[in-house]
Amino acid sequence: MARKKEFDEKVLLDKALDLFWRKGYNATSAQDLVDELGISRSSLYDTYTDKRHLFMESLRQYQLCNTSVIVRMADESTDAEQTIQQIFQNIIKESVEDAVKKGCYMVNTAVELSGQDKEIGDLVAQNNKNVEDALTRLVKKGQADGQFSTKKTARAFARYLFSSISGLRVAARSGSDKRVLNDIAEVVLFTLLQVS
Amino acid sequence: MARKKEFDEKVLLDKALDLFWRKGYNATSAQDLVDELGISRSSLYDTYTDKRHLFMESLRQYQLCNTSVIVRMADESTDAEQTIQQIFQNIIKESVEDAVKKGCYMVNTAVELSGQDKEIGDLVAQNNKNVEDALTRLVKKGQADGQFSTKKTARAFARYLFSSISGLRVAARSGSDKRVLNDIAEVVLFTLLQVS
DNA sequence: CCAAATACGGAACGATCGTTCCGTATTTGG
DNA sequence: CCAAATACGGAACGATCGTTCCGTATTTGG
Repeated sequence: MARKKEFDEKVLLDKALDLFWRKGYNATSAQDLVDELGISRSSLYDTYTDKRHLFMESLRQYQLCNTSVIVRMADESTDAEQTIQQIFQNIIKESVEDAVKKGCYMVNTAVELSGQDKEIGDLVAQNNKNVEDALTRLVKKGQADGQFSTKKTARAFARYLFSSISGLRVAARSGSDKRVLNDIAEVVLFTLLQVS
Repeated sequence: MARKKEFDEKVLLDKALDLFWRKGYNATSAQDLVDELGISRSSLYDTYTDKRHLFMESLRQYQLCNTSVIVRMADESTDAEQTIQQIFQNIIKESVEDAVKKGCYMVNTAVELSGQDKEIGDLVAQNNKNVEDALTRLVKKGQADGQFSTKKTARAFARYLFSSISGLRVAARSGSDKRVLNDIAEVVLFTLLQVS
C-alpha cells in the first residue's frame, strides 16, 4: 500500500557487484555506487541497508551465478578429464573477453578482506570449501575411471586444481595476455594427463 | 648542518612495508602509519613524501628482499629440480610461520591496485617478468639436464610455476592451513617430476 | 655563541567518507 | 478521496581521510 520502487533491485545488485568486482571494496565509495546504480543515497540505503551489507549480498549473488556453475559442472560430469578441461577453458574465455580484467571476485575479496573481516572471510572460506569438495568428487570419479593417477589423494589433486585456478585468476587480473593464460592452463592440463 | 632524525629511515620503511603488506594500501590510513611507525605526521611526510610514495618505496624494498631471492636461487642453481623444491618449501615455511597470513605482497598489490594505478601496475608487471624470466632459465637448465619434459617450452613451464606460486600465496592469505599448502606444493612438484 | 638549517609534536586544513534526515511525490486500501 | 505508507532527490551529519602548517627543539658551520 505504497509507492513502488522505480528500479529493479536485482538489476542494480548486479551493477553493484560489477563495480565492487572491478574496484574492490575499499576503493568503491558510496558516491561511486550512487553514480553507477543511478539511484539516490536514500534509495540505496533504504534498499540495501549499507555498503557492507550490499557488498555481502553481491558476494552471495556471485556465488550463486559463478561459483555454483563449477560445482554443477563437476557433479553432472560424465567425463572427468573433459570436464576439467572445460572448466579451465571457460575461465580462460571469460578472462580474455573481460576488457577490464576483473579476475575472480572471490579471489579478489579473499586477498583484500579475508584477514580483516571475519564474516566475509567465512563466506569466502565456505565458498572455497564447496568448490574444493566438488573438485574432489570430480577427481575421485576420474580416478575411479582410470583417467587420473591415484598416487595422490583426490583431495590433494582438488586442492592443487583449486590453487591453479586462483593463480590463473590472479594472472588474469594482473593483465596477463591470452598467450600467458593459455600456457598456464595447458601445462596444468598436460601435467594432469601425464600422471595417469 | 642541522638536527638529526631520531629514527632509522630504513627500519621504519620495513615497518611500513609490514603494515601495507598486512592491510593493503587502501585500508591503511595515514593515522595507522603514524601509530605503527611511532613518528609524527610531519616527520612521516617530510621523510617519505606521501602515502603513495611510501607505498611504492616499500614495494621496491620487498622486491629487493624477497623477489630477488627467487631470482638468485634460480640463477645460482646447480640442480634445477632441487631448486624448485627449495623455492616451494621456502614459501610454505614462510606462509606457515606467518601468524597474520600476509601472503605475497606482490600478489596482494597486483589484485588490489594493478588495474587502478598504472605506475604500480607497471612495477608489479616488471617484477613478475623478472621472476618469470628467472624461472624460464631454471626450467631450460632442467630440460637441458634431462630433468624436465621438453614437450612444453621452458617459458610455458615457467608461467605455470609462477601461477602455481601465486595460487599458493592466495591460499596462504585466505588462511589455508599447513596441510592444504603442503598438498598443493606436493602435487605441483609431483606433476613436475612425472613429466620428465 | 649565534645564524642557518633541519626535525619534531601536534593543531589544523579542505576533501571525502559512509550514513541519516527532511520535505515532497506517489501509490494503495478503505 | 483521503489517510497511511513507502520511494524519492538532495541537503546535511559527524567522522575520518591525506596533507600542510606552525611554533619550538636541536644540531652544526663559521
